[in-house]
Amino acid sequence: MDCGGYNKGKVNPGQEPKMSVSLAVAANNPHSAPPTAMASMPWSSETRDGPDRNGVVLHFVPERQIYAEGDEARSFYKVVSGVVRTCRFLNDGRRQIDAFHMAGEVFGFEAGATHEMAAEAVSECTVIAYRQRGLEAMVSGDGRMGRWFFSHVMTCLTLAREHSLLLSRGSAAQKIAAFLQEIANREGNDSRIDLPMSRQDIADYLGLTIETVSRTLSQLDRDGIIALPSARKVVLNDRRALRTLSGS
Amino acid sequence: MDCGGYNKGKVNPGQEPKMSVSLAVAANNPHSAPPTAMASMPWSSETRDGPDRNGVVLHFVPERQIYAEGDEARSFYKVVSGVVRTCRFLNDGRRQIDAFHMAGEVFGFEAGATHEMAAEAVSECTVIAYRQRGLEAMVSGDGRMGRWFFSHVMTCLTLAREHSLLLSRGSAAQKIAAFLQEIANREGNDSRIDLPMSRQDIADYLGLTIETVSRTLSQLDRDGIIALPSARKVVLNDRRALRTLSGS
DNA sequence: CGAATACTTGATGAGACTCAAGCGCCGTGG
DNA sequence: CCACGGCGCTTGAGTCTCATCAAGTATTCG
Repeated sequence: MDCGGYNKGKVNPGQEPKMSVSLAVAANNPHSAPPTAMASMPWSSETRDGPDRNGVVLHFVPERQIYAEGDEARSFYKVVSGVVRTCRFLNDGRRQIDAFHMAGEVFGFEAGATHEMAAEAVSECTVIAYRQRGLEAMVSGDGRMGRWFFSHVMTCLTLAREHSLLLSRGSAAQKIAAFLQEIANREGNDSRIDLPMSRQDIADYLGLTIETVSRTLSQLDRDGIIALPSARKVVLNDRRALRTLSGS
Repeated sequence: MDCGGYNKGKVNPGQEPKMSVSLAVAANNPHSAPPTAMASMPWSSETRDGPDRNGVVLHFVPERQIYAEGDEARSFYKVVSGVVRTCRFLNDGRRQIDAFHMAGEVFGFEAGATHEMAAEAVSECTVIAYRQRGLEAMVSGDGRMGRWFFSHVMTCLTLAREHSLLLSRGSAAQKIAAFLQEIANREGNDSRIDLPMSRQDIADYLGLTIETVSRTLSQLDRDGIIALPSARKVVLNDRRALRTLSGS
């Protein structure tokens, strides 16, 4: 790959999706209940009444594209297990990852007719697809759904602004520190983190290069703030120091 | 100011607002009709039925705070004339400007009980304040309002993501080029731009320093891509070059 | 075991930040 | 009318962080 590994998501371009399809019977999957406050999608509290009905379960292998930027937005999705990334490709070849979506979270929800971003499987993962019914149906109708969608979008907005803040934050160390805490919160606030994504993914999420991500993690390790038992495992030894670094 | 000019927004901290208040009679102000596509807040098309009724007109002098981060979100606002910025202050003293709001645009709309950001007058400006009626009233009720609010929030989300992209974009020149085009679009797509905001504002919006903003503008001037008849006026001589720079 | 892939580490350079000084505009006051 | 000071903006010199280029190591999978 001569483009610096940025297009890892574009695997098997001409190939049909490798995914199995089955009708969902609204399995109230334990994974759908986010363990902590950070997984603050209001989904969990309304799962029984929400769009768990009539969904289609899909499986994706790592790096598999779920939909592309510009695709017709026929569905939105809920993550059952695994991790999904939503991202855009800039015309200079860079990739910008907008968000990582973990179990229980919803992505791919659009106001317009097409998806503004691409969605790709980060790890082996299972999602449920729901038919988009358009803005009309969202807002009017029951009112319950309307409230949920509205709340969902407002949460997305808050998260997007949080991400902006992260991107504008000065140093690589600050970004990495903030990122680690974000992941820790979303994984249940344990000090022992499993990173589901590659260094490249982290880099594209934080607006850094893969080398800087690696170096910064190594430095935090040397400083004793974190430990790296393996590449994809991180132990947060000194969360106070991390908080200070990231600017609380 | 020993904090590098970052807290310019916090003027007259202990002082009462210098603003005149009067009841709005839903003046269908010509300024409220955004001239181009970029001013894409769906307000304009529904102004007559939207919250122009029952608003309170407020005037603010430049740098005057309209509300602070964490203030109770009793109202949201529509800009009648002038420019407003919404921003956050980081605990390291930096300021992050989330957005500039021009005539006809709405800001300060929150799902929660408090404002997530502060709002400040960039220039002399007039806004109309509307009582927040809570999520319930937004969504249910007429349905017309619901659609509007929903659409509004989705637009905000798209803009926030666009801003993320801008922040993650590599070079200062790219950021400045993109910024100039954004302003041009919102001011009516003329090649002659009036910048309502200071260099510091631009810097805090783009995640740069005031010196880099100034230097980059000077460089674009020297390259003949823009002209700077005065500090707050910019002429876009070569919009094709600008587009190329910013990455289309 | 070998090859591919992911990650780490090193050396170097470009670009942005920092500190510092100078310029230009504008309002104030003599 | 001009002198002065304040403020916003510009410009310069030096430093430092991060991107780039280039190996080298570890891990996984056939």
